[in-house]
Order: sequence, then structure tokens, then C-alpha cells
Amino acid sequence: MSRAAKARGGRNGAGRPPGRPAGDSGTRAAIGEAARAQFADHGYRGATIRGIAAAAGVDPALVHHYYGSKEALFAAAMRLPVLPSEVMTAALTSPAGFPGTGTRLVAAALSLWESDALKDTFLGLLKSAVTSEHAAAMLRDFVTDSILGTMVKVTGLADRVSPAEAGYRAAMVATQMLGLAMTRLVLRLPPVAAASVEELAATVGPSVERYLSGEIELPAAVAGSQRRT
Amino acid sequence: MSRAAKARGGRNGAGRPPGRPAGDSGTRAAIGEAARAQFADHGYRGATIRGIAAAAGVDPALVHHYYGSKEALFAAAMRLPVLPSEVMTAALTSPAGFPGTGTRLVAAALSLWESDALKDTFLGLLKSAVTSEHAAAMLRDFVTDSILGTMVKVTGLADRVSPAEAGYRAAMVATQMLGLAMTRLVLRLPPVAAASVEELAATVGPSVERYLSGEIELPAAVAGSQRRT
DNA sequence: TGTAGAGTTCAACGTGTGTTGAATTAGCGG
DNA sequence: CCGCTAATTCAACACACGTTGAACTCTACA
Repeated sequence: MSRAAKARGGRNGAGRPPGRPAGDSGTRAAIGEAARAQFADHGYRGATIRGIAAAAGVDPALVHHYYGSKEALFAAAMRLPVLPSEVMTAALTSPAGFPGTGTRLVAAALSLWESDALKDTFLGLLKSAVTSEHAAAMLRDFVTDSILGTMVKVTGLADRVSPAEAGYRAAMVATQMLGLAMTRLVLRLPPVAAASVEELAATVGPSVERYLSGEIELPAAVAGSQRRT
Repeated sequence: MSRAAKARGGRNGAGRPPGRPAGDSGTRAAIGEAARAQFADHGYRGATIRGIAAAAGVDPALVHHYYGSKEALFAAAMRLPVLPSEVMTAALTSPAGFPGTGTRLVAAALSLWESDALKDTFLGLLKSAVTSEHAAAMLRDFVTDSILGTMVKVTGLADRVSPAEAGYRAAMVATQMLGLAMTRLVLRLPPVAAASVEELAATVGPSVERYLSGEIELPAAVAGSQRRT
């Protein structure tokens, strides 16, 4: 038998003569999208190049052709399509005052990482962080810079307290927010998964607010670094 | 060269004639311990049978001989050596009242899952939950039954509010606690990782207490299930 | 028309994985 | 002293992985 007469697959899929069907099909982008989805589903280790290629309807070798290596693909796929800090800032500054900074913060974060733009990226980061030190560093940076940094600025925390205290308070916020993400997106604890963004924001918000500006006991190490108001 | 003259490894390690050196060496237990440590370090997917065997100083085939399969080994390794509910109950009931239920709860949980008895088990569960649905179910059950169930009973939550509300409040607690575990043990965010158990308990405790008995807004679905006091 | 290059496929390599089966030895009950 | 059984090792299988290199076909431009 010759090698002619093959069935057409999803994108290219099953046997089709090599060659160039058209100038710049969206293959590269398709691979990126598939990668994001796979990383979100299975984490860095669990996602496979072959699986990603299959999901994109493409030969595994193409993935390497475009991205070079799995790690590079991960880095590229996790590069954020929008700047979270901007989204957060916008969500936080527009309705000034009401209904409480903490509540607005939780609502903003929640809908941010459940938005189509960031969903897979964030979940991928979250799921990969536990296995890959590389991903953990990415998530840590993401949390520290984009989220916490913005938050500290937007809420004016930086002006009111010492840097050490701001860092500690922000970390406490991270504690609550990451837990929310974990139970809602990964573990899917029924009460948390079922609630709406607004409901969660309403009940969790005040706790966050307490970390931001409420009275909390500081560890000796951070309390000593500067007198506070 | 013949195959004689080999160096002695950790347990048995490198070449040593097969056979039975002594009745019931603690090999089976050693494998279990090594497994727990490896699962805690790398998660379910990241940990390998060969790695576990090496850590236990044992031939990989022995692992299967004793446990049958990787999944069975995981299940066996994650079986809790102590009942968390008992530990929690003890920690919560002895110094009644002071310094606040939430604070004591956080302190108890924190030192529970950082105890030698549970450390690896808990971390293993946490790291595997994001990749393996099996492990996620285990962690969910662990959180739901042992921690939240106990908590609801000990704090008297069950007597004061409807089951639906108790479930929601407990889930919010889980949100905060899991986030604490995540940032401290997995992500190791500096401020959280550096603080002592008491310090964390002091700052996080009141938030937890708020979820337990404070005034919070309930989702419509749970508020409607029964009139509350 | 020719040639450079992009898009794509295929086949294979080397490595690491979970798992299996046979072989070997030591202790223990008869 | 003889088997039986438990403890252990070794060698191998089948598979999946990331990665590589060569081939092929089309488009674009000179």
C-alpha cells in the first residue's frame, strides 16, 4: 500500500502530507492556548508535550519547533495576557469607598482569576507551584508583585505603616486569598464552589479588611522595625 | 571482574546476596516512611517508586512486593497515624475560653500539621491534591470530616445554627486555614514562613473566630434553609 | 523560473517510569 | 534434617516521556 488516502483530523491530526497549506495558520497560537489549558488541568509535570500537541491537533515536533522546550513553553504560556495590577487598580479605585475596600478587593481578585483572560494561567500556576520550584517562584512573584504590591499601593497601606508591617499585613491577605482560590478552584469545597463572587466577597471581605487596616497583633520582628501611628 | 566485593549501602543498598537476613526487619515500615517523605516533597506524580525505594535503601521490586502498586502505597502512606480530631479536640477543650476559640484553633491546627506525626502526610496530601483527583478527594474528606467536623462540634456551632449555615461557616474557616498552610508550607511566603505559630495564631485567629461566630452575610441559598437566632 | 524559507510530518533515540517474574537465601515448624 | 515460606535481588518488559533530525511541500520573492 502506498501512503496516500488519509483521513483529515481536527486541525491537521492524522496523516496528511507535510508541507505548507497556508501562510501563518494560527498554529503557534493554538499550541499556546492548548498548553495553557493542559497546564491548568494537570500542572507542569502532569501536562505532556504530546498531550498538548494532540489538543492543538498538531504534531509534537511542532511544539518544539515553535517553543524549543517544555520549560520555555510553560514560561511562554504563563506570561500574562493582561496586567493584573491594572485590572485590580481599576476595580479598586472606581467605586471609591463603598462597600469596603476588603470586599471590593476580594470581588476584584475573584472575578479577575475567573475571567477568561486569566483563568487557565492562574490555575496552571497554582497547580504547578506545588510540583515545580520554577512555577512556585513564578506564583510567588505574581502574588508578591502584581497583587500584593498593587494592593499596598492602592489601599494606601504603604503610607500608613512601616514597610515591614505592610509586608506582613499583605501576606496575611495573601493567606486568605490563596486559600479562597485553593478551596474554590482546586479543591472545590461545595459551599465555597457554589457561592457567587458577590456572596464570597461579602463574607470574606471584612476579614481581608481587618488584615489591611484593622487592629492586629504583629510579630515582634516586624513590630520592632518602626514605630507606627 | 567478578561480582564480589561490594560496598554496603544505607539499609541494604548496593549488591548483597538475596535471601533473608533476619525475621521481619523494619523494611515495610521504612518503605512507608520513605514514601510519605517523597510524596510530601514531590507530590503523587513527582514521587517515583524508584526514588522511594532508594530513600528506603531497598530494591524497587520490594515496594511492589509489599504494597502492590503506587496508588496503594500512596493510600497506605497517607493513612493517618493519629486521629486529628482527637488532637484538635484535646487542644481546644483544655484551656476553656482563653485566648479565644479562633486563636486556639489556628494554633492547634498549625502545630498539628507541623508535628512530626502528621507533617509529611499533610504536605503529601496538599501537594498531591492539585494533580491527582484521588488525592484531592482524600484531602477534601480530611478537611471536611476530621477538621471541620470536629470544629463544628467542639465550638458548639452545630447547636447554634442550621446545618447549612454551619457548613458554610466551617468552609470559610477552611478557606483561611488552607491558605495559611499553602502560603506557609508550600509557597513559603517569607512573612508567613518566618512567623511563629503563636504569632500567626494571634493575627489570624480573630478572622477565624469571625467566621465561626461573628456576624457574616450568608448566601441566599444557606440563609433560607432555616431561621437563625 | 528558481531558490530560500516557513510550516509540517515522520521516525527514531535515549531515558525514566510502573510493574512483573524468576531466582536466591535465610529462618522456622515439623 | 527437610521443606515451607518470607525477604530480598536482579533482569527485563512495555510504555510514555522530552527531544532531535531529516524529509517534504508549499508560499513568497527575486
